[in-house]
Amino acid sequence: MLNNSHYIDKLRSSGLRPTKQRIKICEILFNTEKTFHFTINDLVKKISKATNDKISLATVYNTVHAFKKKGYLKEIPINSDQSYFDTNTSHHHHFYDENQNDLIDIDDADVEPVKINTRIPGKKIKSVEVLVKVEDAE
Amino acid sequence: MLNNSHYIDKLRSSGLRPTKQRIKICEILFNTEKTFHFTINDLVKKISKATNDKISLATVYNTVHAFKKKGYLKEIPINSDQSYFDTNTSHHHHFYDENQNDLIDIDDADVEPVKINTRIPGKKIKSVEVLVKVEDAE
DNA sequence: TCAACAGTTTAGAACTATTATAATGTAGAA
DNA sequence: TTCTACATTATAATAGTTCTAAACTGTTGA
Ligand SMILES: [Mn+2]
Ligand SMILES: [Mn+2]
Ligand SMILES: [Zn+2]
Ligand SMILES: [Zn+2]
Repeated sequence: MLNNSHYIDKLRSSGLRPTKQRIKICEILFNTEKTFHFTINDLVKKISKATNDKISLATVYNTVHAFKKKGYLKEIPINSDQSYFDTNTSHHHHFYDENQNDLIDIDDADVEPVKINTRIPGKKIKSVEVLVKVEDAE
Repeated sequence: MLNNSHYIDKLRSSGLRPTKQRIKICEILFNTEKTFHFTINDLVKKISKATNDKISLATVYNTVHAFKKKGYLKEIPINSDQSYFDTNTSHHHHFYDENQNDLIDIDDADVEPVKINTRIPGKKIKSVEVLVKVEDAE
């Protein structure tokens, strides 16, 4: 993943024009071993560290939403102050550290499959996600 | 629960003065067989249906926060557009209907206990909640 | 090759949920 | 009844997000 051509192909093949703003954001979000969680504000900071060319706030929002729509990002509901996004789009659960305001992935192997023994007629399950809130031990 | 004196006692015993606004909100939130979920906007509508005396928006927010702090309400994270509150303060899980934008309790008996086989050092678990997103079948 | 067009970026305005402010009102104690 | 801390209120302020409309750019196909 050292090369941008990968992102150019990825963007093009999903019907998104590979603009320099989108490629830069791809680099920041996906050029990394580990996946991570971020808010729009986090991403804006990362961008301004990574480049001298400004990307407007509107474009950051536009791009994150476009990537979410294409399935390259997930949105994680934790609180209603800000949206949290996740570069890990696989099915997984989270710890939320209420002291540090920090989201942490739980390896799917570390959670026994969640069994829901009831259904809603006419509805199908889209996702089952566990949120484990933690706080400093006394 | 036909009588306000119950709420007056409840409020007073938790250090909240039993004002007519708080008593009215108690009636709307707790004078019911079934628990339910609501947004601030839902509650404002319920209030204006239930009474001719206006309660200011600031008071609605203040009261909901005060009740949450005292443990009479829970906040449920689903999305970042609005806060959702729950009059069911017991440990339980939810369906979230993405078509109807509707939160539905899952009876705790219908969910196998969620086993998390990993911990975060120095942190203790505060809650473990499952959110099952559903959508219209097919 | 390049004109044309659809898609994209952008600054800034608008919007909306929520919180802060500060003046007025009120419950409860003495 | 008087006093005071607590509560309510209208309104302003804030902050995250979305909208707008003008400028810009990637892509297509003549
Ligand atoms: Mn919150
Ligand atoms: Mn949302
Ligand atoms: Zn994650
Ligand atoms: Zn509930």
